[in-house]
Amino acid sequence: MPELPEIEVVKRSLFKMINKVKIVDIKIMNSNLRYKIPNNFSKNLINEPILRISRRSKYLIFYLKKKVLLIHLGMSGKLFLLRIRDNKVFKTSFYYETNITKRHNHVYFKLSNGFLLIYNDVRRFGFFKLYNNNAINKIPFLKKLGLEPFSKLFDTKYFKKFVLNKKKNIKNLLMDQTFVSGLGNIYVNEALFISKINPLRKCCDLSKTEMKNLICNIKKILKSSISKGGSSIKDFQSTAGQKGNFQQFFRVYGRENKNCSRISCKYKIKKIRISNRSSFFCPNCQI
DNA sequence: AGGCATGTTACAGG
DNA sequence: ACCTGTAACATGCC
Repeated sequence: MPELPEIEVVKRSLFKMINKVKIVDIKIMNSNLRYKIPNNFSKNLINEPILRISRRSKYLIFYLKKKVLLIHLGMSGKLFLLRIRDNKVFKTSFYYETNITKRHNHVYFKLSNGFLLIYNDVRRFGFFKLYNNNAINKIPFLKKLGLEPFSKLFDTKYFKKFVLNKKKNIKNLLMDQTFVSGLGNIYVNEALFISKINPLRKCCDLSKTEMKNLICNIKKILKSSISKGGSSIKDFQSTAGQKGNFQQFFRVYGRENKNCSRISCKYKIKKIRISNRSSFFCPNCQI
């Protein structure tokens, strides 16, 4: 589920609820996530107030008094809040899926404000890592990341320099987190569609205008998605018990054999595989 | 039953 | 060094 916009939305909704709150207890139901949660995990976190929550790429970072907690949600990780008093679930807005099941609740953080922060992850590709907060600049996961898409430095100059003598296609370039960090398969497909660029084009062959347009569209799409509460999901339910509104904002992702969403175009969306990931594009609009 | 799924990493081979 | 493809991780859905 989570690409940059979804993580950003989670960050914002969590921050509102748990800023300055202390972790009073932790219950680990299953420590076998992508990396095993170590035995001293709870001991290092209990009684620590959460001072700040930030996001870098698809990572969430909890700044505690002495420690830094790095969280990645993998493909299916979810964080949500449960008010203990009445068992009311507070979504981290964008995704309270209808099919959350208790057996995939792997970690419970009991908070000093009467909430439980619950980590649920069907596939267990997500992870938690704990660091001393003086070592934050040495976190390997973060060190190798490229620019944030919203960075002012993410411009045509940077683009040109990065792709010089590179032979990979533009789809794979955008998926490359050392180039720009936070895009995933869905938003890459969308950005290329909006920018009318064929995913197989060699990245160094893009004109300056195309680069500029693509960069601009990436920023736009991500911002628009954040403002909608994150959209890389299939279904969600807005309030407990109600059936989910089905929202699809995608112009091209998942639309194989459907009409191109540009009204003037009569072609059908094609699906191909690029580096083992599905890619959708319009053979007419995306050149 | 088999293929596919929003992410990342490791490895083999060109 | 760069690039691509494949597999792995675990589970559910069609």
